[in-house]
Amino acid sequence: MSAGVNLKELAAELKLSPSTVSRALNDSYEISEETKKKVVSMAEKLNYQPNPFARSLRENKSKTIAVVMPERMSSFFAKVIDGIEEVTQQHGYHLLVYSTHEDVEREKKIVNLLMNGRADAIVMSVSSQTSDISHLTRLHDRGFPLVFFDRICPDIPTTKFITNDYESSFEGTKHLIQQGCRKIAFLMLSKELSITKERYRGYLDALKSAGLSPEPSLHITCAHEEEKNIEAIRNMLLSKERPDGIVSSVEKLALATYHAVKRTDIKIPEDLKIISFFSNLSIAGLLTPSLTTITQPAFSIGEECAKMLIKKLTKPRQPDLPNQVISIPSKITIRSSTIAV
Amino acid sequence: MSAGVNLKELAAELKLSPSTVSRALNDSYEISEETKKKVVSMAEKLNYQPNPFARSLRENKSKTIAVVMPERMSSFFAKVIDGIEEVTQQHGYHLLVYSTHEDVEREKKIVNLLMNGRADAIVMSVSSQTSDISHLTRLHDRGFPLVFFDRICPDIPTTKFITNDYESSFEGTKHLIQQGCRKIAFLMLSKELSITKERYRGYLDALKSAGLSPEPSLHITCAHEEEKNIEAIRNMLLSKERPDGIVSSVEKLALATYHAVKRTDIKIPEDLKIISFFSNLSIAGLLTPSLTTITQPAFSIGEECAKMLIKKLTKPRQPDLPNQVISIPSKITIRSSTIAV
DNA sequence: TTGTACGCGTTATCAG
DNA sequence: CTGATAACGCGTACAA
Repeated sequence: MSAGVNLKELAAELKLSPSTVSRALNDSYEISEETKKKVVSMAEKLNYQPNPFARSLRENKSKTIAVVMPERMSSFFAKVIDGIEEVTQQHGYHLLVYSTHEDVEREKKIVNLLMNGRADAIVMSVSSQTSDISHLTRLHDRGFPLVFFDRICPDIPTTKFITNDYESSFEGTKHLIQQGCRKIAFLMLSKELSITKERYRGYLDALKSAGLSPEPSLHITCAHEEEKNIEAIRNMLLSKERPDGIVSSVEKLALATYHAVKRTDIKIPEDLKIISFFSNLSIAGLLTPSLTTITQPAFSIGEECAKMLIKKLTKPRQPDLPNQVISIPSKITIRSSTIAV
Repeated sequence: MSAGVNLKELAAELKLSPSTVSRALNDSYEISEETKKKVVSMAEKLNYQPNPFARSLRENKSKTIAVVMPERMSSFFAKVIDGIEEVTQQHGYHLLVYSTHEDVEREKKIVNLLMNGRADAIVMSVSSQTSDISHLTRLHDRGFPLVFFDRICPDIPTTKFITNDYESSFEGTKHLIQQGCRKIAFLMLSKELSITKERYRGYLDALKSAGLSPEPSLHITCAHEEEKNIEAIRNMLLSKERPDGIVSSVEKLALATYHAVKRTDIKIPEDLKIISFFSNLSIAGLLTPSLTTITQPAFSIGEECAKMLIKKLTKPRQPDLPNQVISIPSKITIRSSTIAV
């Protein structure tokens, strides 16, 4: 099909044995400089490319890392992958990328497929449906290198990368309160998710420390279709208990809120202030009014995941990935959507 | 590390030879139903997973497709990949994904790495810098299955998937003219790109058929940093030759235009109308005013690319990918940014 | 119906 | 310094 020559043919051309050629190409100390030169130049001339599968079979590693995440159409995940790729590419690693589309069954299938060694490690952010984590436990129990980011599994003892969810949610909520909000809604993906729990906790604690009490009807969980989310938010905005502030724990629901507001007479920030965890800064600035964001360090999170794995995979006798949560802080950028008027 | 048992161990457990087990698992006609049952159930019990590299080495195929594209932070490319994955996953194929970041050098490196057989085929959209296409020619000349989408290489005789660039650009420009525009600007990525050329041609022909003449100072090429694009567009908007309409041949520059307009007193659509090739419909509706779009069928494009390749890869003696351009039409959605007032 | 032997392309071990 | 040989795990032609 595609390839040029293989090792044996290259060796024949050079009138050397395959093993000598292999060593020369791998820059072994036991080969003379002279033959190394000859071998390398002939390899280039004949465009020799080592067969990755033969090598993987022999060495029992694939030089490949798998990324499993809930969706692609999100600037957060896109940036994380960019960060991962930036690091892995420098080390000659390849990236298999999978989207679960927020579906646990798909997530399980993908994870099970990856257990056969096709990838040397997995970087993962779980689906919003994931509550049974047996597929992930099994993976980890077998010693498969696994790191989580953003939507983590606290119960699996490995390294996880997150942003300071609790604190930034607390600060974001506090900011709304300082701007005069008294009835603050909270928008979330599923309640199962680690990020939801932490961000919710931050929100609740901020309310509490201001003497405000949470109102259950103002806590909205994400549905599958965008349209349903928009309508749910709109209904909330028009209800008796209507909020004067919103904390959105996820990008998608902030956009849904803007859509919902468009369908009412409500004005941001006059009648309603909103802050959201968000990664697409260009869009945040273009929304009308521009959106106050809790900006997650997506690219850095990706880089850190990759660095951690590369260290584990390239150093010979590396210990297991430590059971720790590494937090990279978000930054709140105040724009028009929360300005008191 | 990770795996369970291998074929030999599984065979030993069953007191059968590896070949029998192999055949049983591959549902060979020469194995009795009875032993098949036994083998399969034991395989499940011991969680047998065939080693993908041994198999790839043996069969000389990887069950992997590579996707090479210019950037990840674009709803267009994200949707295309979703479409590709939808099809490939059903056929048990895996996806290696690479971003060139619009850098030819990176593109070359990636393509060269892929020549060693790590992937069975490549789906590709070239970088805006790509003018020397020798790396791609070489790939194709070796018989490597390759399809292009969106940003194609016309000179490489293989299958390409695009949208009806010329026609939709023509129609989009015509729409602006009908709404009263007389001085229409054209925003593009690099002039080298296939999509630029086609969309530009459609734009020019629409002007011509309305008796309008193009104004070179209104043709803007994309720079690398977003900020530069914004400033370039702003300067144009404030110049003597200022346009009353804009055709943006790419999503990114439509957003830059909105940013630029924010920095002036210009009003859309009163003083300036804008239409853009665009894929993120949710965002298009949220911009103020909402953006009239030429909506590219990104997901379908991805699906079609994948179907074409799967057919080529799975049918035994499939002919080469035909040298043809397959066009899937875009749809113009008129929103506020082009409403005459 | 099942088992034996070989090869896919590498790299590592052991001789020379 | 270099060459012969075995092994990674699988699938298949050939034998029984």
